[in-house]
Amino acid sequence: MFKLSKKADYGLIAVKHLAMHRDEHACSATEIAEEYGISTMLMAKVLQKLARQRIVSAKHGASGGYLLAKEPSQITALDVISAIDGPVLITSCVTNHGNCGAADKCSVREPLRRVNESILSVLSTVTISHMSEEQHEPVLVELQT
Amino acid sequence: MFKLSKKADYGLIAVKHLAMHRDEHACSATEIAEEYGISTMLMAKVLQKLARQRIVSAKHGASGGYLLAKEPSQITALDVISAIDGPVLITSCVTNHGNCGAADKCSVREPLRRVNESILSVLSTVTISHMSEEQHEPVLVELQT
DNA sequence: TCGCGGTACGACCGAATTAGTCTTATATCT
DNA sequence: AGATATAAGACTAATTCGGTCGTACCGCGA
Repeated sequence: MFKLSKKADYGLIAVKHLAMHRDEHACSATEIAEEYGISTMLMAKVLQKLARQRIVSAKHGASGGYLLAKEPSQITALDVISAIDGPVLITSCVTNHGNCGAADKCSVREPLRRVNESILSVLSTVTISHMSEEQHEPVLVELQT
Repeated sequence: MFKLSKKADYGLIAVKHLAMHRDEHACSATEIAEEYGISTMLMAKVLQKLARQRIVSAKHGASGGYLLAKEPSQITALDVISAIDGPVLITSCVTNHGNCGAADKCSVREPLRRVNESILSVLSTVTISHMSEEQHEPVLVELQT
């Protein structure tokens, strides 16, 4: 009911970890998983999804692991979340090929679509470097009511 | 993965329906359910939850039904959603009595809490009357990065 | 060149959550 | 009294999600 999936959570943790160890070494899934007490297998799967979306890049072989593929300021929370969970849609009928039976009757679709847009813009405003900084300047997000 | 529950969806539909028929008559669960092709039983349960939170008021007996308990401009999307699904928390560890094992290690908790705040403020900015209007003036929402 | 430490990926299972139903009780209008 | 509503909780079905496993592949270093 409106929660981030744990996998997306782990993804954010992993990306932030990589951001903090940028320019040091490639971090293996095992290394990250152990640091935060998460199953290695699961963390590996999360990182694989991030790699497929080119958010991180993988290095095979001994002393391999993952590295950020972009600057931390170029990676948004939305990037990470949608890489792992697919597109962010607050309702199932927002999509075009919506199978929401009562599509034409459903009077809340349009307003909810706008709420969805606002949430997307919140999520894409927050970058990994924002999440690492300590000071937090407020930003204004435009909301179409 | 970040979706509104169907029940919350139905709740918004119901509340908007009541707003449109304000000052006409009390709408029964059956009436609303049939109009949008939803099971009567389910719609009834949703309306019961809304009644318990004093968002709508119930009238028993023949020709009874539900009425809005407040002005449409005083009911926010957040009110409706949290009446049905409970408090909106994008992560499970945002809560105080958080059982998130690695609480102290979890480096993303604080930033996510701020994202959560922003989403709450988006949801509480949108009212039922907003959802019924046609014109959509943008509103600015402050986002703590 | 072989083995170890790593990623890649899909199939799979069990647990948890969510959607929806049924039943019984209670209120109120006609 | 009887018809029509809501109230509420127990129950079941369906779906999603978290997590595991097995197997294949890659590449560095001894």
